[in-house]
Amino acid sequence: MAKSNPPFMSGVPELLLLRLLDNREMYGYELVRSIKEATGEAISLGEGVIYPVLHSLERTGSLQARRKPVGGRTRVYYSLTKQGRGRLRDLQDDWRRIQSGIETALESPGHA
Amino acid sequence: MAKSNPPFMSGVPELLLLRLLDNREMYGYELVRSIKEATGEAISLGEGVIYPVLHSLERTGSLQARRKPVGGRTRVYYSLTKQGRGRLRDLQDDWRRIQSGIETALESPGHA
DNA sequence: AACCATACCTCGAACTAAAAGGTATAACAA
DNA sequence: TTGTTATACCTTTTAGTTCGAGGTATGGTT
Repeated sequence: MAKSNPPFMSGVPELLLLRLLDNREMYGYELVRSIKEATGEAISLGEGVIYPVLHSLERTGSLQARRKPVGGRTRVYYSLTKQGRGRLRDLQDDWRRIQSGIETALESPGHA
Repeated sequence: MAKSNPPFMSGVPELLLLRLLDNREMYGYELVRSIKEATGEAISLGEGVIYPVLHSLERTGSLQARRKPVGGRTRVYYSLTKQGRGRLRDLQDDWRRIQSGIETALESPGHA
């Protein structure tokens, strides 16, 4: 019972998070809105997606968390580790590969 | 308990199938190899993905099936219906939207 | 006091894709 | 003739992701 590979396009939420955090550290609630904004409303990922991914990225060493109290509330700021930057490059490459694969398929012979 | 929307990038296998069938009618086994080829090996979808999607597209009226005996075996050829061509346009638009959304996010301020 | 926005989090249901298995014919090689 | 490989269809099982709704808590606004 060989372990099944992840679905071929499942790295996108992870990619978007890492890309945003490559600019500056941010906290979860902020990232939820930033993704929507940065993609021009094209993609909207809820908290139920973001938080688990952040935790998983922290567990696997791509992100580093820092709790920071701000006006009575506590925010958890995330920043990229060195490993995280490598992971970002990998995911970016994966994305370009499949993106251009699809592009090729869509453009072939008979386009409208 | 409202029904959950489909995942934000789930239309791709369907899109690729419809796009290939917009050129000419093809059968399932052929489509499996064609997708791999047309995407420059970037995407490889197995029969366990292709056949169910074909059946679903036929059920919902986007595809039309025609059984055709060829050299002792029987092939099921699929072709686009008018509705299928509309569906193809919609999925293409969806794809462009999210593709350029991601593009935008990846390009923003500090690219390498 | 009621309400909304912020800010964190988790869980269950729904859905998708991956992999493997199942049937059957034809063609080729040992 | 037996075995293997390729064609061609299909389903089922399993694994993984995403969605949506929920739950807690603080602070500001009406």
